[in-house]
Amino acid sequence: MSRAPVAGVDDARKAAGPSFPDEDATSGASVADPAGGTRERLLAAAFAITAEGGYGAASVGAIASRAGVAAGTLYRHFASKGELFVVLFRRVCGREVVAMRRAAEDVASGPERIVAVLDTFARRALQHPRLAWALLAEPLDPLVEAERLAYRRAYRALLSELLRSAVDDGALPEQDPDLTAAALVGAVGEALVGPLAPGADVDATALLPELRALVSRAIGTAVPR
Amino acid sequence: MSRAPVAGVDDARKAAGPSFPDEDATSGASVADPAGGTRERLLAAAFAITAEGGYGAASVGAIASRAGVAAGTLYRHFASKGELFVVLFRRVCGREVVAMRRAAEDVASGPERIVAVLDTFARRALQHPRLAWALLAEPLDPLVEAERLAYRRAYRALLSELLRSAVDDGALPEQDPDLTAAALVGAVGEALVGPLAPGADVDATALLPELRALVSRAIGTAVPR
Amino acid sequence: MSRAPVAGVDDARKAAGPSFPDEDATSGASVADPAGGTRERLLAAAFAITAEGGYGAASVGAIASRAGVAAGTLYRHFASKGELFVVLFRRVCGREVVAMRRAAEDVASGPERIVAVLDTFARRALQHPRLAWALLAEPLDPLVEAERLAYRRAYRALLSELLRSAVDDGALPEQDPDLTAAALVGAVGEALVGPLAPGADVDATALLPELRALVSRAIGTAVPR
Amino acid sequence: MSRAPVAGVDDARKAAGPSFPDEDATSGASVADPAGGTRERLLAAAFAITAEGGYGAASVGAIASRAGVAAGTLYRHFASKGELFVVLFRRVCGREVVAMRRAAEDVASGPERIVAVLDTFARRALQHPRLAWALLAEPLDPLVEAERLAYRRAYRALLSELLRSAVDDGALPEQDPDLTAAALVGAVGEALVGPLAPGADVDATALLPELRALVSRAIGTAVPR
DNA sequence: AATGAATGAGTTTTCATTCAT
DNA sequence: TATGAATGAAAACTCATTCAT
Repeated sequence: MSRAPVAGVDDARKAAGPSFPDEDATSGASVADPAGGTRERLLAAAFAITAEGGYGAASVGAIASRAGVAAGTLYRHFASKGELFVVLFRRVCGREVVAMRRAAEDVASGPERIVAVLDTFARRALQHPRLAWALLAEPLDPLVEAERLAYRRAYRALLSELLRSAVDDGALPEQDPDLTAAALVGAVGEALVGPLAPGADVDATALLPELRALVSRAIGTAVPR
Repeated sequence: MSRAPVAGVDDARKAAGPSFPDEDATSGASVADPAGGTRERLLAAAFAITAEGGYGAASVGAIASRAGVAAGTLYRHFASKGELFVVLFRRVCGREVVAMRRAAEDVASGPERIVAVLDTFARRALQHPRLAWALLAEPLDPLVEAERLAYRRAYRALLSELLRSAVDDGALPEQDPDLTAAALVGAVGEALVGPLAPGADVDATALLPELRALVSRAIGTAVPR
Repeated sequence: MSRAPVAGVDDARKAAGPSFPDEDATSGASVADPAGGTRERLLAAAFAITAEGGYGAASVGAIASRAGVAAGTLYRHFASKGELFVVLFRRVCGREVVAMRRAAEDVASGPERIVAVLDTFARRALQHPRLAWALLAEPLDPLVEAERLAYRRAYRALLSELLRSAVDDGALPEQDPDLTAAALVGAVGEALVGPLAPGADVDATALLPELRALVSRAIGTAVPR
Repeated sequence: MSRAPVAGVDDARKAAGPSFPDEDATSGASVADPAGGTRERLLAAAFAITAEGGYGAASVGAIASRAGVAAGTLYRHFASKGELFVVLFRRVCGREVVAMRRAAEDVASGPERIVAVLDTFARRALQHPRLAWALLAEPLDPLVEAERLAYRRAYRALLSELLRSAVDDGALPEQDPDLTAAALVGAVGEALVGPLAPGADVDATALLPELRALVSRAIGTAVPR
């Protein structure tokens, strides 16, 4: 029983792998860290392998080979495998939180804000289901686990804050905002990542409106009958 | 980079470990597979270790040693480590589904049935949080992953069926029962045993009423205002 | 620049290597640890390689290969490479101390006792010069270093005690017994097995009487003129 | 199993490190090799790191970084890491021999000369204990090992010559000067910088008079009684 | 049916050395 | 002369699986 399914790593797209989401023109690629530099290629390779096969598939050898360098080269750019993933996590999760926060700002009222935030979370998770799973749930290096916890807390804090103010405004019924926030993250993750993980034969995008409605109900938006 | 904390496996209760939940007299132990037989002891050992330290702690050596046999003996009873966990998963998850189904039968009306089912799910998960996490989320052998998928489908099917009939009765608003079912399992799992769940210092049982209210709202039970 | 000279390990005597010194009939080989058992073969291989090329040549791979087993097998018998060397050190050094103590018992008066003890030390070191060097000086795993320190202390304590009582009896002039003891171990080691020692071409045994005379003078045995 | 503690190499004095002992105006720095040249800075860096953390801490990267150049630059000035240490050894040991020879010249009679020489050896070793250990005992590259041997021979030759003439003058009893010389170097080294030497907490300088007395006795200077 | 020693491919990490710029 | 990123072979250690007894 092989612990990690490494199959399909080497024969997969050797060239690039999925490019980073949101790697737009305004990205922070500095001169010291050019977009095509080895460090970036290592991060991109780790991202691609994790997105395809999860953390378990992302051995140092696989990452380096995908990046087109020798294994030892990774250690010129990161102190350890864990450090690489901390950087990767921070970057990817940071982008998620920013996107969610932006979604909140685009909407006026309280309850709809929460729906918009979770809708954003869901849409983005759907784009990289295996990665979303790795970010949300897969057990990792302790070093990375700490980073994950920080970002889950950020997710929850964002939602929790929005929920609390909506409750204070009387727009939502009394509830424990932390619990609701955690549950909603879990609900969206399960609803999307779960069914998608094995066979992506379902068009999960069609589920988004349904999911919005569910979130609406769960937070207690007044629903007529 | 250590994959998983294996602490406390060998020095823990050598004799028994936590007995299987619901290991009642009407168990399916056949004559060929007596309750005290080696095969059962292996399953019980794997269960106990997983419940304590997760899948990562459940090495063949640890399981065999806890069962009081040699490592090689495991292969007399299971084709591989993965096979053992398939059997274990099937058994444990089957019990969960049965318990949830029973909970449904004890309640008359539609919406409350769903709440009762998820309440049962939540209560049982709280009794073995590490195990619940392993069953729900921890990445496993591909062999076992398939089994897990089957049981996620079973959870979802049970809830989905109840949701559908309540919707048909007009007791709940129109919705995609599969989506709601999956989301609710995710919500409860995340809120109780996920990384966002409160630590061991908080009494998670206190969250159950809040969680029931959340479920009520999410399925669309008429909410006052 | 290769850190460790591994050359000549594999092509050397594959069969046995130098048998343990003093592996006599009354050895403590237990039933659980038969003389031909893998554990003993690993210890013998480690001994042989260290005696030939020092600790630096004694990689896990080289030891296992010399013992005729796979590298992983070493870890069935020792928790780590360091543990193996702790066992080896304890065994080898223990024998040295015993031999020196016996030599002391065979002689009556104080000053001659010290000469006899160091003579024994010297004779035995000459039998395995490279090993003696490894035991006395070569930097090691911290685990093993502690063990070495313990035995150097034992050497010194034995000598120091003999010196002190001889000084108290008035047989030797006033001196710091600890300093003299350490210096004598260093003197004998250097003269016989250190980098200043004559090469293999010279018969070092011929030096023993000279060395005895030197020790005699150093401790202050009355020497006429 | 970590071979050597490398702690505190990078954060230590980046600028200079301990300047070479005896780096006096009459140094042999040629025009082709100016004192502030890269080659000299590399030697100084290697010296400083070895004096602080031993040979094990002196990686090519650490040396180059301390010298303020890139790792590759080392290979412009030395064929290999080993070559650098050969040069370093030759220089440092040469200085030691010179210092010992000078000490001999300052004293008239035979026996006292030997005591003075070893006293010098001991004093200088105490000033850089870690370096002394590296020079005297630590296992090195075979290339460097040969150099060390040469200088240990030089130590011995110097002492041996003095011993021989004192014996010929009748100032000391008959003995094998080479053996005595080697043994004395070993005795002083062990007593001061070996594993049996007192830790840094003890003032080893206090041992010098005792050590002089021991050396006196060992060479056979007329002893009272 | 059971043993448990042995396997061997796998993991992460280090570091002297090279070479295109 | 100098750079410093890249190399690649080495290290110690893990663990699911096999097989002679």
